[in-house]
Amino acid sequence: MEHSTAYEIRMLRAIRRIIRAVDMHSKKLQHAQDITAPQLVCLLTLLKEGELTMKRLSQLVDLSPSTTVGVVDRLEVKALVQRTRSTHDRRQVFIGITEEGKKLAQDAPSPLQTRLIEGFKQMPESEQVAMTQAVEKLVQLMGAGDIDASAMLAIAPISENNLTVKEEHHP
Amino acid sequence: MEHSTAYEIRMLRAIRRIIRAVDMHSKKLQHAQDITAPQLVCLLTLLKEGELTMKRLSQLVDLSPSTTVGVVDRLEVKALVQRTRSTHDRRQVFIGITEEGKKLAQDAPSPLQTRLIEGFKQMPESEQVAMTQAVEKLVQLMGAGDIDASAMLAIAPISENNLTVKEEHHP
DNA sequence: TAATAATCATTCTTACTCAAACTATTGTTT
DNA sequence: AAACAATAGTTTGAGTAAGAATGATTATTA
Repeated sequence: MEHSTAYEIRMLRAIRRIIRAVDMHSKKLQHAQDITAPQLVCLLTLLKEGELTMKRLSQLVDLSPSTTVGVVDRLEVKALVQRTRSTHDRRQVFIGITEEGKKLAQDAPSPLQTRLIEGFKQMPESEQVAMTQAVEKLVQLMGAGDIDASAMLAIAPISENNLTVKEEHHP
Repeated sequence: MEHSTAYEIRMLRAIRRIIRAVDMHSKKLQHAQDITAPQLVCLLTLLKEGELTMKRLSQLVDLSPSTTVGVVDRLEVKALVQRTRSTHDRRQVFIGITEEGKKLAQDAPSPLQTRLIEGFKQMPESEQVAMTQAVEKLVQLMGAGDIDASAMLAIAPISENNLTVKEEHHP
């Protein structure tokens, strides 16, 4: 730590606060709607994509398989999703959203905080871009997985001080 | 979700990945050094600030008191910190770092990933500034800056109605 | 002074998170 | 076909996280 720059420390603190804010929002969601953010993200993914295997779902929501099992368990208890064992490959299990799940998913609040969304929309688009890129660059620096290439292509450079995103590796 | 902008979705995904990367790095730390990121952050705070009460520590590390108790418990079991009940106010407990704790804290790796730090240092300072500011702005938008002011956002469903940005709020 | 309120640390409960170990099934090699 | 490896899902263990409830103590008020 003794060689840390001031920016590193600020960054660390900022990240902690983001994590905490996300968690607290999830808890609030749970209280108000009886569903947590990870559960909602899974549900919305199933709504959009249809039936999925456990592995595929866990990839799409950026959670490990073991974590996803627990989330799906809780959704299943609430009858928002259902599991069906595949007949072709009996190792696989398809997870599908139920009618009740669809209903909930359709008028559920966003897993992102309303306040963030509001604030985000009020920013000029150039700032939205810059901010998104900054956070995505952070993800890249952390080695937290590859951002969709398509998403990166969609953005054109905006100003001279926008963040240069190096094309690192990428299979 | 159907009215979310592309940037919102990317932001959500980026945040999830950051959280996951931080967690995975913490697990890696635990495996290699027998200490986790939250534990290390607490330890470093105690090294820097000296004896602290539970409440003060939890504020400094951005964790709730109940969470901090558990972290301190684990540090105490490893004899890296010690608790002393205050004599003036017997409700308070002072948490101090031990010699062993100091030793570990001094040559422990950063709670932030090396890869992130390296990458960060290689960026021109203008980019470091821009990135830090962007992330801090995100924190601000989330309302994660003033956690004490329990004026956390109310949860509103996302639908046509409230996605149209009305001018109504503010500070 | 006695009752009440506020504060601090803690415990309890629920949920999330991962890696590692485990079970069942399918695929490949010999 | 038997042995082996690979894959899919799950269970287990440890840690993180917050809120609600609790116990002890201090401060305030009637």
